[in-house]
Amino acid sequence: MNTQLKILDAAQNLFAEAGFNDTSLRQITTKAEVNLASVNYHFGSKKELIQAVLQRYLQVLMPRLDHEFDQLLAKTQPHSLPDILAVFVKPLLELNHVQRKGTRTFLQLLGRGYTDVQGHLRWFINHHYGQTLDKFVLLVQQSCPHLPASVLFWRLHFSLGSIVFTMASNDALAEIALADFNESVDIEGVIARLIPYLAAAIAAPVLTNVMPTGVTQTVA
Amino acid sequence: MNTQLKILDAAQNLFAEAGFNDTSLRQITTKAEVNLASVNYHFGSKKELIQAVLQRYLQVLMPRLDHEFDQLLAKTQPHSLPDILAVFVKPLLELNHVQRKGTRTFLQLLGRGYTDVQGHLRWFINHHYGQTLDKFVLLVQQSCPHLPASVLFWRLHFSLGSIVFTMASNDALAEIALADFNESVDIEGVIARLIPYLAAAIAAPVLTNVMPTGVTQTVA
DNA sequence: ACCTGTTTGAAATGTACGTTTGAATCACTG
DNA sequence: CAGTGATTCAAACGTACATTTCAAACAGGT
Repeated sequence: MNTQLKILDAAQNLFAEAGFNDTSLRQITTKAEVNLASVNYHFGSKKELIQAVLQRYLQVLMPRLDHEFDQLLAKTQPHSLPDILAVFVKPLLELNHVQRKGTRTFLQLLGRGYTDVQGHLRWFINHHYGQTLDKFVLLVQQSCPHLPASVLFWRLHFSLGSIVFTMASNDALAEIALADFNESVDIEGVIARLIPYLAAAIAAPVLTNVMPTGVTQTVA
Repeated sequence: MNTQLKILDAAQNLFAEAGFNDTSLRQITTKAEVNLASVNYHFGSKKELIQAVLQRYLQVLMPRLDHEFDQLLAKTQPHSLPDILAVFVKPLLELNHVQRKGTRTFLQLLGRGYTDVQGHLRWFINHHYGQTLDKFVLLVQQSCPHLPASVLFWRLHFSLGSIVFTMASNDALAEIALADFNESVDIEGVIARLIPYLAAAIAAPVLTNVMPTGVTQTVA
């Protein structure tokens, strides 16, 4: 079997479980049963290995998302927020065809990427797939014309937080859910639970006075 | 000035900015202008220093939250979700009296703690302050009797994700908001934006069919 | 001023990391 | 089958880390 693939497969799983910084090249090459030096030989550095791991998923996912957004933009608008969010489901779940447990792994990696190395992944995705993300934002804007752009900005990032945090700690949460409610929830279950939550959250009315009395409010 | 305090102050700021794993004792002791060995002398280990940093805030915050929850539980119920969530605001902002920029620092630390070292902080808080959290969950349950306990569980964790992720990347987000919308948002501004978002999200109706056709849904 | 326990200091220890090196091995072509 | 470029391998390198050590400095009480 190809050394590069062995490394990528071992790396993605370890990265997803423990994060990028807490996974050493020695752990990766041991699990992959390849020589330590082969990472630097094939990928150049650990940083580039991380990028390669993420790119393997992003280059499949993002074009499909782009296509879905285009289809939605071609139809008469506005679309409902749950409909727009549901667009993510199929491309995400198709990652399971790319790799076993691909959806779960990718979302965990996304969570790690956004929290482990501050700002790096955000910049990377924005730089490479900014146009696709813009289409999504446009759809949401058309769906929620009552929301100022800045409110939408914050709410979309709150939503990103729900997603990546949930995915980063997905295993722990699934364990608790199993223990406390005897309920086994897989990645599709989590997504199905997220969508109505996020749809309601993003479209929430903008309250003007949520702060308790005595607290000066400084929102522009 | 007290060495312990110098260490705690330097550590909390570096931890909040870069995370626990990416902050070395050498950085901390250099910034605190104390000897490297003093961390182990005063706190025993880096792990215990992390706990001490978090405890300094938690031991102030949690009893106050507990008291607020008791007051709400003593009144006639149910309370509205924004009211329940607003209970967090005053105790959180009072952390600014404990330390300069205390609220911001604490919330960033919370974000780091939940994402950096998987599961550790969750266990710690549950173990030490589980009773207080139970009171909060009870209030939310009474406010949303239509929501099954397991749905509430997931939604509260989604919410936790929004909060800690936002706080962990608060600086980056604030920068973008300033650049894109010429809008400077401080920690109070973020909280004010979070509350209506979370209130709507947690209370969202439970949709039964959000998944696209062809996707088998496995929610219990 | 002297003892005593506490705190600080500079230096060293041992471990783990990412990366580099150069020889050995492989895979393929002429 | 000789030769050549790609790949693998064991070993080493340099760096950074948390932690330990032990002597020096300090503080307060008698």
